[in-house]
Amino acid sequence: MQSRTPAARSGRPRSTAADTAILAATRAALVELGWSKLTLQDVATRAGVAKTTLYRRWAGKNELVVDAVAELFDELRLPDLGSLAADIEGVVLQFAAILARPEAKSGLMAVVAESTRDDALRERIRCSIVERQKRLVLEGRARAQTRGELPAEPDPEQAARTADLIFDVVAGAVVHRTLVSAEPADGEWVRSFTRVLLVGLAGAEQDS
Amino acid sequence: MQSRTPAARSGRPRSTAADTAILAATRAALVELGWSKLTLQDVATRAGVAKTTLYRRWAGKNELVVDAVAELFDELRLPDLGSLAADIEGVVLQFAAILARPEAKSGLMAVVAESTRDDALRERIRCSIVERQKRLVLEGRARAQTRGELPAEPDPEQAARTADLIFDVVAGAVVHRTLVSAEPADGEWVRSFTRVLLVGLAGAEQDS
DNA sequence: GCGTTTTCGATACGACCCGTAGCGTAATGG
DNA sequence: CCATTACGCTACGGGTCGTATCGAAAACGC
Repeated sequence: MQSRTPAARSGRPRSTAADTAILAATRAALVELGWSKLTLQDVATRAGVAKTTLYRRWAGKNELVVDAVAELFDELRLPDLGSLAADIEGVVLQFAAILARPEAKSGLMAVVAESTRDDALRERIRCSIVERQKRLVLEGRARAQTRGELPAEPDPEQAARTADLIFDVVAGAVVHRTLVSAEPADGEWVRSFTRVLLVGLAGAEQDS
Repeated sequence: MQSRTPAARSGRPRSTAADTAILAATRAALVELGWSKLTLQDVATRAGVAKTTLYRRWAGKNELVVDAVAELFDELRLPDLGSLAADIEGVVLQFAAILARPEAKSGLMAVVAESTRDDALRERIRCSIVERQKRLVLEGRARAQTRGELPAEPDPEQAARTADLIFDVVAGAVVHRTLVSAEPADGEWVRSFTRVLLVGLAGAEQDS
């Protein structure tokens, strides 16, 4: 019952170099071709592997692109700039910079669209992309509470709800600005947005 | 030079019944099959028309789905519930109800994803879907100003920027909540969101 | 009525991609 | 050395795409 690392079997191990080459080739293909014209045959040729190698590791185009795009969000860090406002602006600017890249634009929205009819895909996106972003919200709030910028929340359930709300507002606004309005989420926009968000949160907490 | 209604030519006119049947069939196919498995042949069969008739009116799957989804947003109205907060809550709830429908979920995000590499498609989405939503923001602000709930903005450029910001925040948050977090934007969520938004706007306006 | 013009339905077609199967070879562990 | 697994390569049936072609149908001007 050694369920952990079931790759402890014998035989030829899978090439980790192929994995990274395939994911990099997927992002390159997303940049040049976009989601709809991306074919697995093309990705395999770019990565220098056979098409069958792709199907051995991913169920299809959806799962492959999720993993390829997820790596883009690995570089997301919560900066420590001294104040909650500056921290939020910093992380939002990072998020906007990633979303401005063409491989993220064409890939992310497409797999989200597919996930509306594929629960397993939605769960994959949630674990490898969304949850990683959401943790930044929790970290930022914890840091602001130690700084004394935010009061400690007594009700954990209410705290979770507001964290979800903040996350949807922040991520949704940046995505909508970048992809739908098709205008850059630059420093000026981020400053205006952060101000509205912080004032709203501070004011909405006290009443009710 | 009768550029208006160039359909003043002779010959057999296009069947308007076919148009409505095709768009309805597209939405039905979106519900049953989703975006990726939707084929134009299937839509044509459902609508009782030939596939060539589809290609005579739409360039492809993208444009067809944009038009089919755009009709869903025609029912969007700005209610007059007496206060700015209630009006916002009302229109956000309508918006959330449309986004909760499966044909909107699978169709809208997919065409937005495609629009990242197709400027003409993005413009089509902007005109037939986005601009119609954005007008509600402007109407709501104008009504709130006549009520005295919001001050008249002296700088028109600044007013346009804040309107864009509000629109991205509202639409983005609802879309993210519905499609990414996959949780309903119900009355409780809308109330919390509206409170944060209104407090943030009122507070952020006075300073700077 | 009659010819012109345009649309419509039906069918067929080449091109492309999908996902899988088969096979021989290569690389590990026991 | 042998079992086991991964890999590259090729080939295949099935499906969709977008277009072309044809005859029939429906409107218009005369």
